[in-house]
Amino acid sequence: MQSSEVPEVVVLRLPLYIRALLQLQHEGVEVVSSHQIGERLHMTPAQIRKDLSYFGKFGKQGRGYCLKILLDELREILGLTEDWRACLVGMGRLGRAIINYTGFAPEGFTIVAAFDSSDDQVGTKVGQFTVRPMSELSNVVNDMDVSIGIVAVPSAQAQTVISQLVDNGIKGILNYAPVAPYVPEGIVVRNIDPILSLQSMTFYLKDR
Amino acid sequence: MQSSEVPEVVVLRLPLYIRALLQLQHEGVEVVSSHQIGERLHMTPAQIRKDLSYFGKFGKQGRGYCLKILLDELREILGLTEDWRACLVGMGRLGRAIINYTGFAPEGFTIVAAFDSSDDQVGTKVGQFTVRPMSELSNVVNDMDVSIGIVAVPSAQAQTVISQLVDNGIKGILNYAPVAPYVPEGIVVRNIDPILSLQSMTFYLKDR
DNA sequence: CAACATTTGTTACACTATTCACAATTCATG
DNA sequence: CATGAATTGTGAATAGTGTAACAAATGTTG
Repeated sequence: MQSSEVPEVVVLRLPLYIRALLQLQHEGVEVVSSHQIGERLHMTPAQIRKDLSYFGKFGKQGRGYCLKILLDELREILGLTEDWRACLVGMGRLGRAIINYTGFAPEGFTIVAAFDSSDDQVGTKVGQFTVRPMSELSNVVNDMDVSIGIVAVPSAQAQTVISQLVDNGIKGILNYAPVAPYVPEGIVVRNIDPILSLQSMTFYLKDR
Repeated sequence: MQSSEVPEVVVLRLPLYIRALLQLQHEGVEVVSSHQIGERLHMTPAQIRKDLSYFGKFGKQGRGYCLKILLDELREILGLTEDWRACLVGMGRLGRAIINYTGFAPEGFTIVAAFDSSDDQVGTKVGQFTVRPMSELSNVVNDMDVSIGIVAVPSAQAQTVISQLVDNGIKGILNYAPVAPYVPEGIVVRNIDPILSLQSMTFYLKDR
């Protein structure tokens, strides 16, 4: 409904607001102002109010926002009240680190299957998972209602794997491979790429 | 010199251009057009030319760019001709995964020391590194000419660790902790945060 | 060597995003 | 209950980014 009107930059900031609110909640705050949130995130209060205004009116003039209500609204807006299932492709070092990462589950993201294209890996046990061959992708996506694919394969294979995921009905890709993947319209990609981050950082570090 | 005039969005894209050029070089291309680069990265040729124009004139009308020269220029602009030394703080699961990651070194980023604030960790061997106590930070940063700090501690400790790093002369932070750290003017932070990526992704996945 | 197809660098324009500023409202306080 | 301090939501102003368009230059081809 709103998806097409709300700027993507705004959507990208909403999770930050959730973070800040959780932090404040943890500190016992119940009513919060845009100024307080902005302080946590080093942003202007105006930007926060403007961002929120794309979705409705959640505050009270002269008072601020009821923290709990705002938090729930934001979660609702982002679709974080549902539970999201993901599959992981690529069981090398990185894939193993990801599958053992305990940070996804508490946020409502569950990895439900692990894949690898190499015969050496398929059938082995990694944690609670038995590594599956790519041929099982289609069945798993459908039977287990998986909507997110996490890609942790070498860059040479990344595009192929991503295309396979998309062909089998995956709607979102969390890509750890250092490539700019092509995906059809409507598929959402998020890249995790520390090398890019470092390479743009050095521009500001050099000559001092 | 240019730092203040060049928009940050432009700097953030330069590493992508390097990537695309490396790919094309690998395929034997020697002369490349903005159109070809744009194709790889799903960007308009105009944007690429505009971005490059902030730094100079690297192409030939009617012909394009000599790939090798453009690649070298971009590396020079970003400061990637130097070698960069980093220290890692936090030797939990994530820290161990990072220290074993083989992707940094080929790009000119070398981890030269590993730290942890817990006495249990200090002194243990992780790969080639002996985990150091935070008290050695100052000496290591100075003696080993470390300019980048990689932070892989729990979020509760992240701000403290980042402040320590900055106080000891670190100029850039690659932060894996899910927080929006405060740093003084002039310190560069890059956050790696898969949870944020997923939380903004679901906005576009819900209701379908 | 003339005509043509390419492609750059750049200027002008269109679009997007952020900040400002203020009326409207809320609540606390004397 | 009147005054004043705080804070929202928003329209207008400002700032920033991306795209289109084109002159100038290059190389190719008949």
